[in-house]
Amino acid sequence: MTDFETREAAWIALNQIHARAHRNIERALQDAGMPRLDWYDVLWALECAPDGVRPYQMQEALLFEQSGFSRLAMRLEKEGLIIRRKDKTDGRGLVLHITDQGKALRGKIWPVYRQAIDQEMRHASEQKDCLTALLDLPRK
Amino acid sequence: MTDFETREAAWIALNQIHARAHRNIERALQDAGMPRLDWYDVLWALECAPDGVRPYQMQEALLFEQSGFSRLAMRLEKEGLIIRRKDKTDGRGLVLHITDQGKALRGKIWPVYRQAIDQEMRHASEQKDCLTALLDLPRK
DNA sequence: CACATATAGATGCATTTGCATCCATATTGC
DNA sequence: GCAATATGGATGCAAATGCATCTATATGTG
Repeated sequence: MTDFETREAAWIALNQIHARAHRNIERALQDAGMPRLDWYDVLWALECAPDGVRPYQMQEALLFEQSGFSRLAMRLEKEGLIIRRKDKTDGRGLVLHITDQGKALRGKIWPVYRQAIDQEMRHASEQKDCLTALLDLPRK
Repeated sequence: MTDFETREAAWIALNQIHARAHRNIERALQDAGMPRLDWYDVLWALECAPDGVRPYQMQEALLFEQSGFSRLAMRLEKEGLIIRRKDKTDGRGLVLHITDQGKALRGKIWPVYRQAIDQEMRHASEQKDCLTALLDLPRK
């Protein structure tokens, strides 16, 4: 097997594992009446950053599109889960902060999310053979 | 580190690696004027199945939503890349076949896709440490 | 300072998604 | 054979996405 074939197989496995885990985790959240994963990601990132986060930083970290994240932040604010303040030191920008309500919701989501992660990744490790070859490849 | 923490770390790594690779590969295709990955997946699956594929099977294999795939197939047919025939043995269903034009397009996409896979997965293997622990975990 | 360029974020519009429902044919149990 | 139910696929509608563009502020250069 060439190095490329190894990488190709890993890409296929990566897609399959991710797609199935992602779909099932989203379903678990939805079945429990919880919001989607992207909401959780934002809330958690903000809960970890007491001084708030600039949208453009969050976009890069979480790989959102700029316009998509802009509107996601507006939805989250409309739901009372975050606040968007003007940044005092940069008139162009904002700083996002989580609200108490946001923290409460994140805390309610976590047990469901945690359980789903555990179940899906337990299952995923059964597909490990598809990835091990990649991991054993020299990095350059 | 508990088993759960290992799985959680693996889930986070899986997301990051997948999201970045997926985004960059899609960009590479788009920059080359090629269609999106989901088109490629369908074309390739059909090219591998000379007798055609039933939509419901493709949905399951590629983890599409039923309605989403239904419309994707219609778009592909409108572009002349596939044909949707009525299944003779099941009046409810269809059988999808790739056209010559579809094969030609898939062949044109592949070199671009291949190059992008190679580059992204080469990079991805640098994040391997996040996943190895999961892979070493006993499966049950 | 004045001007050109870069950056943060919002927005209009077309396309795509997700969900619920709907239609048609298959299958099952009586 | 016939009603009840299940399955494959399409569709209407609301919501989300991607892209290009727009506005406002920052930064950099002469």
